Amino acid sequence: MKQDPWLGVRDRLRVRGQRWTPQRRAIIEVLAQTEGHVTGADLVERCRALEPATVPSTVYRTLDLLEELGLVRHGHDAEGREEYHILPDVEHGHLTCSGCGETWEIADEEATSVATAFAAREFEVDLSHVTVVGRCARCRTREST
Amino acid sequence: MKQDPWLGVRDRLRVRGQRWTPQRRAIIEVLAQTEGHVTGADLVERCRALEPATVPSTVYRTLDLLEELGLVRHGHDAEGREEYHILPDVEHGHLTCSGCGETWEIADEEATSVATAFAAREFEVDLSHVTVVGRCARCRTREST
DNA sequence: TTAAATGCAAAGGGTTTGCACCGGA
DNA sequence: TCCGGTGCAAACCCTTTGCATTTAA
Repeated sequence: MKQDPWLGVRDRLRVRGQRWTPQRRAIIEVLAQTEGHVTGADLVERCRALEPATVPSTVYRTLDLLEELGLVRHGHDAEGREEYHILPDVEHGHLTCSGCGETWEIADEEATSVATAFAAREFEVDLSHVTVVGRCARCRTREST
Repeated sequence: MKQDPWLGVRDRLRVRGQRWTPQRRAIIEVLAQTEGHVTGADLVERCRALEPATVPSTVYRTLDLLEELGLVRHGHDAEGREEYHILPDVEHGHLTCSGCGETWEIADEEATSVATAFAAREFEVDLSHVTVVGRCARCRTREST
């Protein structure tokens, strides 16, 4: 069992001379109950559900801040939107099916294979930033019928 | 030596009841002398260099058309822009260094490794759509100095 | 008190769309 | 002629920015 990484945020901010505001609390609350990843736009929407007054700029600015703190990391999804990966201690990429649009996390062994593929040219893959598009088993079956 | 895939375009369009216009000719000319990939915005710019009157909507509409014809295929680059891969018969993905921004094509063997990584779950990777971000050898060396 | 954070509104990229006009076939 | 294509301008989506105002510390 691992310590909740969101717990220390308040103090980590204070140390940096930064503030703990209601808005940041709300955004972090939403992030804490989200696992895996969210796009910026998604997060804005979810925050608005919780607190209708939420404004995009604050959300994005907070995400930048959290990225500095190492709590999220961003990449881009298959559609090109900002995609924030939560809890980088379990960094992972994604698989997106172009047929049904579903997404899955890339497993550790899979990630290792990907990283290994480019080891020869000494390229270090940023696993949290990888999004692989293709067709999932289900869609392939449906198509070949 | 392989037949130039752009040669038949005019006829393929005619067959579909579609037209061969100066604009399409220009766009194809630019594509023919580009290898690998271009983002939509890049292509617009290059076309404008050749023919200043080029307008984005026509370029994008033509790209859609060429994608239907199977002559290009689009994915998204590391920044989330539309990225068109030319000549799908040599489909490939890309490697982008987050340090220097340079990009390279993913080689066949590398692509195979990536595809293989997800074979177990019967996910068929769309190689032309893959963009892997990380740090290149040069940047890594520089950083560790 | 006072710098940091917010809200708002506007700008910004890249891409898409509606529509009247143009021009290949 | 006639339908497909074009140009233009406006719309769009998501994200970022400037600035006056609020607020945590």
